Amino acid sequence: MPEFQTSPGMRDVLPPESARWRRFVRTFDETVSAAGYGQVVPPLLEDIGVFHRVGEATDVVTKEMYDFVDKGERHVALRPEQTASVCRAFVQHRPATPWKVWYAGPNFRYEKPQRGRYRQFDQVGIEVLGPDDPYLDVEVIALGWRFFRTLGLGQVTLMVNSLGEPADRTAFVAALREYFEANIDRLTPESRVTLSKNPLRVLDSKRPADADVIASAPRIADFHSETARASFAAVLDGLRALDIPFVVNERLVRGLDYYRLTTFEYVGGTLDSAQNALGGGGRYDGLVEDLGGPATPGVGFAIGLDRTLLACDDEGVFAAHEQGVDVFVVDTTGGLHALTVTDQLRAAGISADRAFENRSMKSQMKAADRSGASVAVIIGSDEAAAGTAVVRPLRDGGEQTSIPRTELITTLRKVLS
RNA sequence: GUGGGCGUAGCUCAGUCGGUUAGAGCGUCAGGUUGUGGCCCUGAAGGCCGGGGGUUCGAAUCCCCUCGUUCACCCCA
Repeated sequence: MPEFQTSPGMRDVLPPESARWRRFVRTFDETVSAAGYGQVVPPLLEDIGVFHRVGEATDVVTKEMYDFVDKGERHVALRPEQTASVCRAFVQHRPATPWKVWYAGPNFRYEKPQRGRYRQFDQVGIEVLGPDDPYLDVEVIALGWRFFRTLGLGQVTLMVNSLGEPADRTAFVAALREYFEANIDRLTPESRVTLSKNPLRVLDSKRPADADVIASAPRIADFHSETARASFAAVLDGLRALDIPFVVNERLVRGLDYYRLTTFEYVGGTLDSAQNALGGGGRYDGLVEDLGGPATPGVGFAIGLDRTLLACDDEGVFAAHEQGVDVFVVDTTGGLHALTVTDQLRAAGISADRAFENRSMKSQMKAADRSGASVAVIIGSDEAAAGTAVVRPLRDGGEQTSIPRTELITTLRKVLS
C-alpha cells in the first residue's frame, strides 16, 4: 500500500472512465440545451447559511456537511447539493424569468462511503425558476427521462408523488405524528428517533418491521387541497400525453425539506440495491424566498452520475471505451523524425502518437498495435536517408507502401478516410 | 454513526490443522538472427501477504487494535 491514498469516499477517475464521464455530461448538455437550458457554474464553496435553508431537519444539513471557518472568519461549507446554490445565484443576480439552467459537478457529503455513495459525488441537474405551471414540472421530468433513454437505459422507473401545498403538508405531518405516536410500540427504535425529527421520513423506512404500521398510515392524497389535487392531476395527464410511464408512490417523500407539490424520483433497475435512486427532484416554491429573494416558484432535479453509470453497467449500455489515435509513428533512428512527423500530423488534424526511449522495431510495432492506430508510419535508416516513410495499415490488411515524406499527409488522409 | 464480510504482485485471485527461498493468469519489459504488431514459445522485473501490537521455537495463516473497502441499517444522488 502506498503511503498516500485518496481520502475515504474520494476517488480518482482515470481513462477511459474519465472520457465516459465527459460523454455523460456532454450528453446531458445536449439533451437540456435543446430545451433552452443554459449552464450555471456555481462555486463549490458557499456561506453555510445557504445550505441551512435546505432543511434544518435533514441529515444532509445537520450531520453531513463539510463546513469550516475560513481565514476571513467566514463560516463556509462545501456544497452538499446545487439547488440551493442555484437559488442563491438567482437571488444575487436576478435574471429574467423563466430562468432555465443546468449544472454538472461535484458535491460533498460526509457520509460513510458505500458502493454508489461517495463523499465527493457528481451530479447533473436542471432548475427552472419563475413559472408556476404543472406542465413545467412535466417538462422537467420528461427531460430527465429523455436523458436516461439517450444513455440507453431501459429499466428506469419513474416514481411521482405530490406533497401538497405547505398547509396540506403541515396538516399531513401532524396527522402522521399523531398516528405514529399512537402506534409507537409497533415502530422500530430507529423509526421512533426519526419520528421525533421528521414524521414524513418514517414513511421512507426500509425496515421490514415497520412495514405494517406504515401501510395503514394516513395518506397524503387525503390532505391535498383543491389546488394541489388539480396540479397533481395535470402533472399525471402531462406524463400520459408524453407516453412516459410512471408509478404514483405516496411514500415518496424525498430527503430535502424544501419540496412541496410535485416530487419524483428515477429508480434504477437493480431494485435490490439500497443505492438505487438514480436521481430525483420536485417543486420547491419557497426556497428562493427563504434565501432572501422574491417569492419565486422553482422546480428541478438532480441525477447522480456514479449511480447512473452503475445502472448503465448493469444494463450493458453506455460503456467506456479506449480512445486511440489515428496514426502511430515508428522511428528506429533515434526519435527525432518521430518528433517532427507527429507534430506535422497533429498540425494537419491527424491524431498521432509515438514511442519513446528509442526502442526496437518490434517493441515500437507492439506499441503501435496497442495504441489502436489504424496506420503505422515507419521511418528507419533507409527512409531517413531517402526522405521517405513507410505507410503500413494495421487493421484491415492491405500492403504497406513507401512514399516520399512530402506526400505523407495526403496519403494518410486517403488511407484514413 | 451501528452491525457483518473482505484486505496476498500494477489487475483478478490461489495459498490457512501455523513449518524451509509466497504462487498462477492477465498486464509490463526483453528475447525467439538479417528493419515490421496481433497468435505462440522462453525468460525477467515486480509482494515489509493493508498497518501496529500480541501468542509461538516459528505467523500471510491464530488473537487484539487500527486503517481501508464492501454489504445491510441510516441517509440519499
